[in-house]
Parts: sequence; C-alpha cells; structure tokens
Amino acid sequence: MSPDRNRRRIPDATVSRLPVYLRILGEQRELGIDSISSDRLAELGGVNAAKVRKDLSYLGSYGTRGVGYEVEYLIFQIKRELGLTHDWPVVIVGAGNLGQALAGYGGFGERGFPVAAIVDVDAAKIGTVLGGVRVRTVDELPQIVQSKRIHIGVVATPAGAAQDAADRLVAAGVTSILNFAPLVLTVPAGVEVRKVDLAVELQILSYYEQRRAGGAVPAAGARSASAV
Amino acid sequence: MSPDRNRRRIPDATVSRLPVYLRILGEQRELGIDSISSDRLAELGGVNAAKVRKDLSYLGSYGTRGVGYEVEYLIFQIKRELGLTHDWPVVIVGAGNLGQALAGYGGFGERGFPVAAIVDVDAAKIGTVLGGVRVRTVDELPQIVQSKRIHIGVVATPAGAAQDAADRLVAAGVTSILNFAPLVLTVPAGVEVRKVDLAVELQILSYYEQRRAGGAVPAAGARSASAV
DNA sequence: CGGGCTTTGTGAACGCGTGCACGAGTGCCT
DNA sequence: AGGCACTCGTGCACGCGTTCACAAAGCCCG
Repeated sequence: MSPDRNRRRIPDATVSRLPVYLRILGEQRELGIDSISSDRLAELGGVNAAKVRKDLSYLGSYGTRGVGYEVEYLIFQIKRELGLTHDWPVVIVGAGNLGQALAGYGGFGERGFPVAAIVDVDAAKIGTVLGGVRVRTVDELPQIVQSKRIHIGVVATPAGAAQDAADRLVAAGVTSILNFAPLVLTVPAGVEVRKVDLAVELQILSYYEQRRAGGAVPAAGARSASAV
Repeated sequence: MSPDRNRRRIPDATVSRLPVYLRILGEQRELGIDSISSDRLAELGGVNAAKVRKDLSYLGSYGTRGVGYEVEYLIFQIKRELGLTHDWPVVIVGAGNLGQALAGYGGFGERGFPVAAIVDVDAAKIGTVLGGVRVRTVDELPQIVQSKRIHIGVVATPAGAAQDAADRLVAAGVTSILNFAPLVLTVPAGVEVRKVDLAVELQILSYYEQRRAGGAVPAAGARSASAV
C-alpha cells in the first residue's frame, strides 16, 4: 500500500527536524546500531517521542510496532524525502572572512553540498584558492550556475552588498538562497530564502539572559535535553 | 523591580523578530528617518503589518496613532526589552576555521557582543591572536568567565568536542550557549541553548528545491518520478 | 500457540501564533 | 473649529503544530 506517500505535503516544522533525525541516524549507524525506537531517537534529538513518530509518519509507515525503526532504511527514506539522493552543488558569493570559513569548512561537501564555486567583486581576491576552489568574478555567475547546474546560492557578503548578490544569483538562475548577511533579502516569488543571522541569535539569548537576571522564575518549559 | 516590564511574558516568536526590527530601525536612524509606520517597518522586515503592531504592543504602547513610531524611542525600548542596554561579552570555544571567522568578523562587538576571549584545546593554537584576542587554553575557562562576567558562550568546535565544550562552559558558569556544532547539546535545565546548523539549513532548502522539481503543485494525475 | 510486553501510528484535544477587521486616538487642512 | 485622513492597538476567529492517549500490530517466551 503506497498511496500518495511521496507528494503528501510535509509541515515546515517537520521538514526542519528531519535533518536532525538524519544526522542522528547516521551516527547510530556508525555505532553499529541497526534499529532504533522513537523514544531513543527523541532523546538524542532533544524532542518529544510522539513528535518523532508523527514526523516520521509523514514519510510513510516505515516503523515496526514493538520494535522500532530500521536505521538504514529510515536514513534512505529521509534522504529521499529531503532530496538528498544526489549532491547539490552550491556557489558562495563573497570571499571575505565568512566565505573563506565556509569554503574551508569541508562539512558541506561531506553532507552533499559541495562548494562548486566562489565568486567575489573584489579584484584582489580573484584567483586566490579557498578550500580547493578558485575565486572567480561575480560576472561569471550566470555561466557558473548554468554549466554546473547549481540551484543553491550562499550569500556571504557584507550587508551592503547582499541584496545585489541575491539579485545576481536569482538572475543567474538560482532558486534557493542561504543568507548570512544581516538584512531581509527581497527576492521574486518562487525563490526560497533561509537566513542565518548570528547577531539575532545572540540578541535572543540576551533576552532570556536578562529575563533571568530580572528575578523572574525561568519557565520550566525551556529547551533542554536533560534526561539521559 | 519594574514589575510592568519583566513580568510580562513575550511570545518566543515575537522575541525572535525584535532583533530584526531593531536592526531596521537602526538603519532608518542612520538615514535620518525619525518616525516610521508599522506598514513601512513590516515592508522592510518582510512581515505583516499587523504582526509588527502586535509584536510592538508587547513592549507597551509606544506608537502614536495617525503617525507611527518614533524611531529613536522605539530603538531604546527594544534594546531595553532585549537586555541590550549593556554589552554582553562572549567567549568562543574552538579556534578552528569557524572560531577564527567569528573572531575576525567584528560584527559581534558592534552589536554589543564583544569577543572577550577565545579558548581551544590544541596547544599549537594557544597564544595566537585572532581578531585582537589571544587564544588561551580551555583550562582557563572558569577564571575567564568569572573575571569577565561572561554569561554567553559560543561553541565553535568540531562535533566530537562540542558536548565537552558545552560541559566546560556550563561548569564555568555560562548560562547561554550558541552552538554551531552539528549535534544536540545536553545541558542542565536553566541553560539556554540556540543552535546554528548550516547543514540543516541547506538540507531544508534541498527539500523545497526537490519538491519544486517534482512539480510545484501536486496537480491531479499520477506523477512519475522524473528526476532522482 | 496463546498471552503478555513493547512500540508504532494516529484521532482528537489543546494551545499558540497569525491575520483580519475595526474602534480609537492623533495630526493636518480647510 | 470641524472634518478628514491616517495609523495604532486589539478582540476574535482560524489554522497549524504539539501533545496525549490508545488501539493496532509485531515479537518473545513459556
């Protein structure tokens, strides 16, 4: 019985948790574990067991009652659902501090997102090699995106250049953007943007920190995975 | 004290948007704008105007009907609510690729989160200077945290060392952690953790990207998996 | 081979956040 | 002074996501 399992819409909240399950499952596989319960998966993922089961149920009924989920098979199913059955080459715009760190990180390639290209506007940076990739000019963006069939772009420029970078990426054919610049990008409908803003994260921490200092009893429902 | 400010609970969703408003307001101030409507703020922030008003109403009634919000005053109020009336020095654990980039970024200090210290376990890195700060050993963490009154720690280590880094931070007295390592940290209740996981973000983009490839809308009719 | 134990899958209730709609206050113009 | 245009603040309804609770289903053991 495999009805419309593939095209069923998965809630955004679930989509954002699937990568977490995937990573945990990968680790468990490395440890030789070949079966895992929703309870254990929830513990490792810092979430509720019922949530794990509901999340996984959106993929289909891949568990075995009384036993749990087969690690290997579940990894395959999540990868399939997330579109991770093949690599997604990415292009980084901005070879500054952040761009260099991202290129040198290496974790991208391992997880299926090889850095296929890096571009910058600064002529002084063109030609230098970061993480095994030569920095090219932004003008080459269209050719790069086309020839390497890139769908995902990373904006790692200063705030002032970010919108221009995004515009160029979109013009070149990119349809998903990961934005590290501290501003809200304006893009055409149909282009997906996700933002990573370190200052925002710190400011959020600041709020809870000062709230605690204010003497109010910290709500017990805070996020913490304490049980082991 | 000041019961009207601290007792009121602000929804998490609102807390996560306040920093965005704050940044926009700062930019507007630089442009010489001294009054702004919820409509304009919403446009710049990429959200709904009603949401802006509701968010700001949690701080109090600081707007003027028929006019809008006074930029300068609103900045002050948001800063106060977020606890940004003073700096929050942070300590970075891990002087690798990411730690170096974070230290050299500079955006932290500007926004009230100066990098007060960087520590690492690698003896080869001790003593080197990153972003004007000398790298010290993790063993000094307790003294550093105490003497500099640090509440916020940044985990920028490889995954394998992250839990240990977090444990050391907590033991040293840190109560808020920004985690860049790709795993769920286990911390005692009362310690706030926020996670930034680049791979997760990319995988989420991958999902929407492949979904688009499979047919934006589940139009009637059996779809045969074309790609994959 | 059947009873008991374990764990999944899911219907249903609940709670939070979003967006609408509109009353209420403010400034400006005639 | 009065009316008009504008924008805030918020009650309310709706929808999504979370959580509970339990029936269904598979395994193990005596």
